[in-house]
Parts: sequence; C-alpha cells; structure tokens
Amino acid sequence: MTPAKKKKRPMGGGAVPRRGRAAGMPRKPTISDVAEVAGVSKSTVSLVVRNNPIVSDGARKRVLEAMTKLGYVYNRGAANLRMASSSAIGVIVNDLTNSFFAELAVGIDMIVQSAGFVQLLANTGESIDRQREVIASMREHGVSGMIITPVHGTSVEDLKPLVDSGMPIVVAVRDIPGLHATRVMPENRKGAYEAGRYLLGLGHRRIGFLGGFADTAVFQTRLQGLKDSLKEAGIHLEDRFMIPSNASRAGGSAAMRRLLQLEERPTACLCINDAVAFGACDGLRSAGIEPGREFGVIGFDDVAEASCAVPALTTISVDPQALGRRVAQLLLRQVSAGRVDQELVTTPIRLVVRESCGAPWRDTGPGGEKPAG
Amino acid sequence: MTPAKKKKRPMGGGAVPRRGRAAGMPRKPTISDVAEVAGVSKSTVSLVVRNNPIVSDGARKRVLEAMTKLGYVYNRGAANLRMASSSAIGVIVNDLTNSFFAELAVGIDMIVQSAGFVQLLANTGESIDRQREVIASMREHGVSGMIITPVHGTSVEDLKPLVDSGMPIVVAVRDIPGLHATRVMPENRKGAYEAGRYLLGLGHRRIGFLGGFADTAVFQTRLQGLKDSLKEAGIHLEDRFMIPSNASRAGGSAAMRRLLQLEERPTACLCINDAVAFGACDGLRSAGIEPGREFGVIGFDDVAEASCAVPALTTISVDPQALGRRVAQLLLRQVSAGRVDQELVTTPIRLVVRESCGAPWRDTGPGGEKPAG
DNA sequence: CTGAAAGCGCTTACAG
DNA sequence: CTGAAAGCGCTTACAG
Repeated sequence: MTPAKKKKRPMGGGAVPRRGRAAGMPRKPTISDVAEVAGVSKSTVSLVVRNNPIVSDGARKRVLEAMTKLGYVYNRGAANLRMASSSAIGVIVNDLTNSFFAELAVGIDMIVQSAGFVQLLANTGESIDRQREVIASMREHGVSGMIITPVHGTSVEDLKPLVDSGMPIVVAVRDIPGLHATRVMPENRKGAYEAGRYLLGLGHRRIGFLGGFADTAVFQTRLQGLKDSLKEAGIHLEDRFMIPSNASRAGGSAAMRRLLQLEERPTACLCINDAVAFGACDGLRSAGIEPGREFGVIGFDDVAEASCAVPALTTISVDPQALGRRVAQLLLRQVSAGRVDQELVTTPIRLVVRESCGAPWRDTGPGGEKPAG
Repeated sequence: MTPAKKKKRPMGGGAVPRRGRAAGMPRKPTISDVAEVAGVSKSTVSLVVRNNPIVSDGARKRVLEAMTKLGYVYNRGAANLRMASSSAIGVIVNDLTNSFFAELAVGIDMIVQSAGFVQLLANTGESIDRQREVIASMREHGVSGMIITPVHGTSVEDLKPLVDSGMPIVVAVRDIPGLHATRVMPENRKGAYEAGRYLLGLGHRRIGFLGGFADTAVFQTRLQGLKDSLKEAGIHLEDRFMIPSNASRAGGSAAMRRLLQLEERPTACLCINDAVAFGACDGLRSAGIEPGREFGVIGFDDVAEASCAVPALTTISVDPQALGRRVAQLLLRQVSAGRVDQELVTTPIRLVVRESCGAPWRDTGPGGEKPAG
C-alpha cells in the first residue's frame, strides 16, 4: 500500500471561489479526501459509497471510518452529471392550498422518497406564466420526470415542447385531451354511478342533476353515470330534473331554486361539483329546507372544500394520497424504463360521507318529506 | 471567424452510457453544440446564457438562434458543480396534509421561486426516521439551505450535525430551544393577549384558561398573555379558572365540565389549542350550552382544523403563507450572505373569527347569560 | 470581445 | 481487488 499522497489541487485556469460557503469554512471533503485518509484510490471510495460488494472488507472499513472522520457528504449532483441521470422528479401543482392537491403531493412524496428520489415541488397558483417558468426551471435542474396538475387553460401546445423533449411526464387530475403523455383522471362515470346507487339505497326515487353545461365532456360523463344507476333501478332521469348552470356556488343556488319550483320535485340531487353543491344547499336553506336532512345533496369534490363548509354534504372524491402514489409509480416506471408512455389511466372514485359539523346525512334515513325537526 | 469545428467527443476512459435517456433519443445539446452551431467558443455561449453584456450583439444573436434551433436546455447541475453553489433549498415539513403547513410551503415557494431557487419539499409525516433520511438526502443533493418544521421529539442533537456543517437553516413553528440556528416562532404571548382583549371587548369579565400543563413553556407564555390583557382591565385571573388538562379533545371536554361546575363560573375561555377548544365545545353542548353563542371559546389554532369542525369557534392563528414568506426570506438572506444566523424571531399572530358553518360568534354580542334561542 | 485550458466531484472501463 | 485517466457540462481567469 503506497502511503497517502498529498494531492496538490492546483488552482489553474479554473480557480474556484467557492461561492456559497462562509469565508472561514473549511472546504467540504470529497471522495479524494476520503481516499487519501483511507489510503485507497478514489475508485475504491466510489465503490464503497455505492455499496459495491467487490471491495475488500478491510478497504471498506477504512473508507467508512475516513468518511465519518471527515464528515463526508456524497455529492449527488456530481454523480448525476457524470451518469447523465438525475435523482429528482418535478411536481407542479396548480394549487397547494387546496387540500386535495396537498394530499396528492404527500402521496407522490411517499413513493418518490422511498424510490430514493427527491421531489422538486412548485406551486403555480393557477398562473399559466408561473407554470411556464417553473417547467423551464425544472428542466434546467435536470429532473428525470415530471408530474403536473395543469392550471386551467393549459393547452396541448403549452406542454408539447416538454413532451417532445422526451421527458417522462404524467398529467394528473385535470385532463389535457390529445396530449401524448400519461394522463391520470378520476373515474367520473363510476363516481356518478355510485352516487346514484347511494341515493337510491336511501330511498330516493326522484333525483336531479345540477350544474355545469351539457357541452362539456365532464358533464356528459357524470350525467351518464347517474343515468346508468337509475336505469338499473328502472328509473328514467327526466330532462326537467337536469338543470345546467355555471359550475359555481351562485350557479348551484339558482339551479336549486329552479329545481324546487318543479311539480313532483326531486328529493335529492347530484351536483357537478362541490361549489354547485354549496350553492344547492344555499338554495335549499333559503327555501327553508335543511340540506342533507331533508334533501339529499351530493357533489363531486372538485374544488375540495366541501368538507368544511357544508355539514351534511355527501361528496364523491378520489383518495388524493392514493392517487398521488399511483401517479408517482406511473412516472417512476417510465423513468426507470427509460421510455415514455402515452396511456390514459383512470382512478377509482369513492363516495365519502363527511362527518363534519352536523349529523351526517346517512344517519337521517331517506328523508325528503320529513318536516324540519 | 474560423469555420465551426467538428468536435470529436472521444469516448475514452469514461464512456458514458447515458442512463436515463430512451435508447433512440438524441443526446441533449450542450453549450459546446451551441458554440459549434453559432460559430463561437463555449465561453461566449456561457456568457450569453448568463446575460453578460460583454458579448457583442452579433455573437449574442447567433448564439440565441443556435440555442432555439437546437432546443438547448441549460444544465444548472453542471453549473452548480463548477460554481460550488446550488440553486435549491430544502423544505422539510412535518405534516403537509395539515393545511397550516401546506400554506406555509406555498408561502415559502413564492419567495424561493422568485429568488430563482427551486424547492426540494419533503414530508416527514411526524416520523423522526424519515426526517433523518430526508435531511441526509437533501444534504447529498446539495441544497444551499434548509427550512424545517421539526417532527415532535426532535432534539438539539438531531439537528446539530447539520448546523455544525455550516448549512444555513431556519427552524419554524416548532421550537427547538438551544439550537444555534434561526428559529421562527409564533408570538404566543401577544396572541393570548389579543384573545383576552377580544373577549373583554365582547363584555366578558370572567374568563377561563383551559388545557395544557403548567410545566410547559407554551402554557406559561399563553397564560401570561391572557393575564396581561386582564390586568389592563383591572381583572385578576383567578386560579380556579385555570384548568390544566391533556391538550386533546377529551382533555378539553373534561376541563370544560370542571369549569362549568364552579360557582360564578366564567362566561368565556381561552384554550391552549384547538383540540382542547373542540373538547370545550363538546363539554358545553353536553351541558346544553351552545358554544360561541352562549359561551365564548377561543383556541390557538395549533392543530389547524378548527375552521372545519367548530362553527362558532374563534381561533388565534398565524397567517401561514406570510409566515412561509418570512421564513424563506430569513433563509435566503443567510444563503446569499454566506453566513449563518442564530436569531430567535417571533411572528405576529392574528385573531381570526372563522365564518364557517354557523353564524360567527362575533355577531352574537357578549352573550353568556342569554338563554338558548 | 473571444478562445483554449483547467477543474468542480463524481463514475467507469481498462490495465495491472 | 485497486489505481490512473478520461470525461459529464459547465465557469472562469488569462492570454490574445
């Protein structure tokens, strides 16, 4: 074993000023330093770092000791540069203050962490400009894949350069039809179908469909799911029970008022989203009807705030953490396989009865004709 | 101008297999490629990339054209390696499903993004093991600073190696007393003081303090704030109005039951956290008293769920986004100055009257003696 | 204003 | 099993 050589580290052409380190701080140790202390070559240290069993036990032991002695920290950036790979994936979320997306990020993080990757997370706050900047930034940082819940109004063109660059990406929750990338969407039809079954199970027979506009895919899919469940029970969803409106709270309120004016009016409704469901509850209350207890209201949990604001509201939602895990797995599979998939994947949907402020609706039975308590 | 030279790129000792790229994918262009196409040297391209005005307009133009033509993407990892700096900061959060911390992350992200940094976000889910792993991982990824909301039970020793390494860190929300790092904590005393003033302003004169145990710093600080406000109004907080308990929902319920048994009982209380406040409301309801309307309840919003579950509950909380922005600024200041601060910073606290399910409490006036409506 | 060269901290055939 | 050398994609004095 040759004695450890003092390496000179000449500060030749590229004298490095070590920006980012406090003036007096000692230089961070590198594998060369470790090799020197352990009396082996850099290669050997590199093998030890990556747990290659080829190294002799003695050498390994000396290397490990040297590492702890020096407080060595592996520089993954340098390794990534050399290997032309990266151990980071980018996660771009349209609104992290929305707990749905926060939970989604948590689910993603679980998988990403346990796969030894690190998550670059950016929040776009529904800003298309910020989304563009963030995508560019993450590409520069060399992420090996990206998960995006696009901001509203994102077009195929916005994401095409990214996809064309060969970057594995998964688009989640909000679809961008026609994009050649993996897209993971909730099973709207199944959710609406189960909502219908749920209401039927509670004894409802006249069920309305509120909010949204008929020329959107999401409207048609959700409506179809409801119709399917009703048809199974031999019930036809009457057109007059189908009331389009803005997919907003105000829209829901107006739609509910129209619904309540019908003869033989429904005793329950399915709303296109939770904002509309809020509005439907507003409309019921202003008519002196208690939502939930006297009139069944279910909304798709798109805006993901239903749990707080409407006590007795039943929501249809995806388990966001499970969705996050699924999405991350789909991405990592592509990353490790070195190829890009273009599948459309749907995710299961659950009916969630929120037990928030008031008594949950399911405790009250079929209701609808029952006078206020 | 010499004609563009074909660089050979010999695959000598270190033939790079290009892991992480699909088989047929073309190599990503580098500044050498851009230089070749633009007919300039690498140095010039580098100067253009970083917007150095020293480059002639003609050269700049040709470089920019070459970049768009090739679809060049800056490799920040390589630049960081060379500059021994990094444009990433690590954010380690104990529970991202808690909307308080999600909002915190959003605030951090805002500052981090606009400073041109990228955020590595990891969720520990209150696991000390995961926290240790994540800290190690982020160090390996070369973050230039870290923001941590530590998991419960984190000790000074857990974070000391990190601090000793010279890494700028900011510990937020949960204090680790004795750690030589910037720590940003809510102003508990001021919050309690303002809660007291708020209750006094509503006409309350007998105010209780519920939950927690007297041997904790947080208990003493919050209690002191309440006492201060009462003293200003010439009121002494009676010891019997101070009821310690587990800082849980069950604890709060038990404490409230004890409080209600007192002669000349209080008409309002301040709770050590929102879980206790939930419990206090439970206790009130089981005694037939409507919380908020008939009995003032304020809780510190530590668990950050108050807004959903207790309609009429007043909470004392920090604006988490503002806190996040503040924290990020404190970190970035250290990062760019290349030094490490060890200050203890407190953040302002606000009284928030939640307008969730029921009528907000402030609409009901002093209350407390008023019979149930 | 531009080019050639060195080096950031790693990994990887290759020769011993 | 170990060592010397080349190179990942950048930046930076330095010489022209």
